[in-house]
Order: sequence, then structure tokens, then C-alpha cells
Amino acid sequence: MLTELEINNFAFETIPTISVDCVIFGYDNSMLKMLVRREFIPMDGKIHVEWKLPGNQVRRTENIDETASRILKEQTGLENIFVKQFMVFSDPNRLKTRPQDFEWIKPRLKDERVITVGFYSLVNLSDVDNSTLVEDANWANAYEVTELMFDHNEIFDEALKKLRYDLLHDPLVFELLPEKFTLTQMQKLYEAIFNVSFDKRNYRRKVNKMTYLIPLDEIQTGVSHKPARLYSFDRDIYEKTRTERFDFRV
Amino acid sequence: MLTELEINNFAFETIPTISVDCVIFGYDNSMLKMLVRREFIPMDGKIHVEWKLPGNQVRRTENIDETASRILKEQTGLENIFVKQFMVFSDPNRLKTRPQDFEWIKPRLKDERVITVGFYSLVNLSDVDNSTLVEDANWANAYEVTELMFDHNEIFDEALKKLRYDLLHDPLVFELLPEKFTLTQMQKLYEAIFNVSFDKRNYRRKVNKMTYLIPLDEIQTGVSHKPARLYSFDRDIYEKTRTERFDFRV
DNA sequence: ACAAAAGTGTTTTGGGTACACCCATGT
DNA sequence: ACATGGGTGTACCCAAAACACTTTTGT
Repeated sequence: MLTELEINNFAFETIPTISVDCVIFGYDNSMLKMLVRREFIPMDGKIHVEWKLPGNQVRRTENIDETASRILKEQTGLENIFVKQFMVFSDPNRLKTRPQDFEWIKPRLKDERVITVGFYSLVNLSDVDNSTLVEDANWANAYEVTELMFDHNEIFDEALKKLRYDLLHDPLVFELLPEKFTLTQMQKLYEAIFNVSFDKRNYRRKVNKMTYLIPLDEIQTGVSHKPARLYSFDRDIYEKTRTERFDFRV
Repeated sequence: MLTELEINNFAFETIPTISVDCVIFGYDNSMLKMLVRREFIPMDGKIHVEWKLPGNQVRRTENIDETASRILKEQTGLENIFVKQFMVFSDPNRLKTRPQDFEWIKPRLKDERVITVGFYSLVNLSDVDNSTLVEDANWANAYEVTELMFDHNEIFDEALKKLRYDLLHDPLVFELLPEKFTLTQMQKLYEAIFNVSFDKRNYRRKVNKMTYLIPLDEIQTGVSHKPARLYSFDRDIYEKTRTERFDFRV
């Protein structure tokens, strides 16, 4: 029989040699952003300032999706957000390519060899209460990512590739849009993530065929131009009408 | 200074809490197959006969792709074969859902919690010397997979999904075809893997646009019908002419 | 009246799909 | 001569892409 303390200790205990790193994408004002964390590393008599992806170790009681959701909650305060694993990074020297990186992580390790699972996630920045954002966190422009610790630039590159692929095949856009949105907001979001631009008429013809995009009896307010109609996404209709060969490409 | 023995021990030492499992697909005679291994598990006074995917632990000196290639070499004798990671399986209870599974793996564990990385691979069965095939290994019909140990049925299902997806986007078919092949052999291969059939004329019109499919001045011999022209795959031309939006779909 | 974004149709081009017959070879 | 798979062309439909003007609102 375990005491309550022992049970708690077990619940929070992490397993060695594996971790989870998250690329958290956010969208705001036509810009695609990503969350990075700052670390101060004292070494050789000076303080190194470095940036990294948020990450953590895996607890004995959770699967890796739960680890990723936990990281997301810690960093953004948000729960029930879509997270998706996309690749494992396992270079035996991945923690040791730069001395300051290893200096930072050494006291946190149970084993010097750690394999990490990359996750990406999508949040709507208007949902994030930036006043509660962890102090050393920052939303960086996803197209101007600076040098990150460890293999985190490689992890980011793969995340962006996978995000783009998945957006073409799953209704992920709606994770980033508000409940009610205009067709132009939706178009701008695709354009930001793919760094391209679409013809408005062709774009609208295409999305008008999507039966799960519901036109509401409601229009924009507070804009100094012709107000646009609002739409919402009906996940039930989407699930019922999606076909095996469905191509979400816009 | 380490002795040679100590260096060797380190080289073969494996890391805890992570493993690699391989779904090895093989093609032969219009059939898609997969490699499974038999295990005999004595428990409760009887011998359980169970099947599982080939898998192994990760050595301290290798990355997970090297682990997968090593498993492939052990099982099929083949080297330099394409292997691809597709998903991580991390349910905290994945080793314990059936008592006989855990009984088998228990003596092999450094830690009761193991997260596994799923890989798939493709081999041409005419390249495999079946006389050297490990005794307890068997090429099973990929469309009639029986119950496997642990979460290996789930791993297989995901592997087949990923294989099909990748075949539509990368020149993977050529891993399964001989050096020189006919267009019908290629078509039959797609049909076996996707479990569908294509119209011969439409299929040929499509592949004729692929500039990296080189028609040879050579035809089939030893067949009792009009001999077909042989083709080969030119990877250089493929790499040079492939575009971002290229769609390999047939 | 002006600025700013909403909204709307037509034409051209290329790919997907459906469909049936003759050809070259071995036996 | 026959059986077997090899090899070919045409017509229809639909989706993608290119392209410009009018409408509605706030200021």
C-alpha cells in the first residue's frame, strides 16, 4: 500500500531518455508567430542569453500527448488545444553540439542521452492572456526565427512543413479562427501560413463548395467599410461529408 | 582512458524507456506482405504462441534510424534499405494489456515504461534470401494480419496508412520494383498496395509524363505473349525536376 | 466625396475518367 | 489458330487559373 505522498511522487516522476518539445504557432494580425523561451546561462564568467522551444520530460503516468498538452497549459494557460506529434529527433549528440546548451541542461538530466518527440500546436493569439504569459516567453515572427538551442531550429523547420501539410488535409484553420469569422479572415490566415496570396474570386468559389462552412445571419460591426458576412465551421457536417480522397487544399 | 572492452560495452549498451518497432513490407506476386515474428511464451503451465513486429532497443551510439536499419539487417539480411519513422506510441500501459505479453518482455526491460518509435520499410521479396530468414519470422499477407502482441496491430495500421500516403508523394515504388521493370509491373504494385485497380490507358498516359521513367531499348523475354518494354527509374532526373507541389498520385 | 474592403462571372486550359480494339509473341 | 498480356485514342466533364468592376459602409 502506497501512501498519498508516494502516489504523488510516482505521478510526477518522469522517465529518463525521452522528452517532448513543442512548436507553438500563433496567429495574429496577418502574422504567423511561434513561442520561444529565453534562458540565462552562466558559463565561463559570463551570462549567455539563449532561446529555445518549450519542452519537458514525460511523466510516468502520462502519454506523450498529455505531456504536450501540459506544456501548452504551462506556457499559454490554454487547455483542450490541438497538439500533434510530427517527428522524433534522436541524434546521440543533440544536446552537446554547443557547450552552453549542455551547461544549461546538465543539471536537469537523468541520463545524458535524450530522444525528443516534436509536437506542434496552433493557438489563436486573441485567446491568450498575454499578461499571464510566462515572463521569459516571447511570440517571435515565424519567418524570422533566430538561432535556437540544441536542434530546435531543425525541429521548428520540420514543424512548419508538417503544419502546412496538415492544413491542406484537415480542418485545422478553424483552430486559429474565432468562432465566427469572415471569408477574408480565413483567406488571410492561409496566406500568412503559406506565405502566398490567392485570388479572391477563385478562393471564394472554392470555399463556397464546403457545405460545413455555415453562413450566419450576422455581419461584421465596427468596420469603416462594407461589413462582411460572418461564417462558422460545422464540425459535424464536416465529419459526415468528408471522403477518403478529400483534399482540403485551397 | 577506456579499455577496448569498456568501449565495446558502451557501444552496445542500450538506453532505457525507448525502443524501435519495424513494420517491414514486402511485395511479391501481386501480394503485399509484412514480416512478423513468432514467440513462445511459457506461462501458467502452458506455452503461448504469439506474433509480434520485429523491434529492438536503441543503443547509446546510434540514432533511431540506425536502430531501424539494424533491425532490418537482422531480420532480412538486407542493408541500405529505406526506413522511415512514422509515429510514436506512448500509452503508459502499452506493454501490460495482456499478461502473456508482459511475461515475455519483463526479463528484457530496464524500465517497465517503454515508448516506441514506429518505422516502416519496403523490401523487394526477390532480394530476400529466404533460406537465411530467421527461423521464427514469417511473411504474412498484409491484408490478413492476425492478432499481434502489445499495440502492434495499431502500429501496423498506422504504418499502412503512412506507406500509402508516402507512395503518393515520393518515388517509393522503385524500392519494390526490380532495376528494370514493365509499366504493368509498376501498375500492379500500386494496385496491390492500394487495393484498387486502375484503367491501363489512363495509367499509362499519366506515367508517360514522368520524365524520370526511362524507356530502355530492351524488352521482356521468356513470356508467352507480346513482350513488354522495360523501363528504369532515373533518380537524378527525378531530383532535378521535382517541384514543391509535385503530386505522385497515380 | 472618398477610402476601404466586400462581393460577384466568364473564359481558357489542362487533367481526370470512361470506354474498346488491334498487336506481337509463344505454344 | 488460339491464348495472353501489350499497347493505343477520343470525348466529356470539372477544377484551376487569370482577370476587373460595382456595392456598401464609415468618416
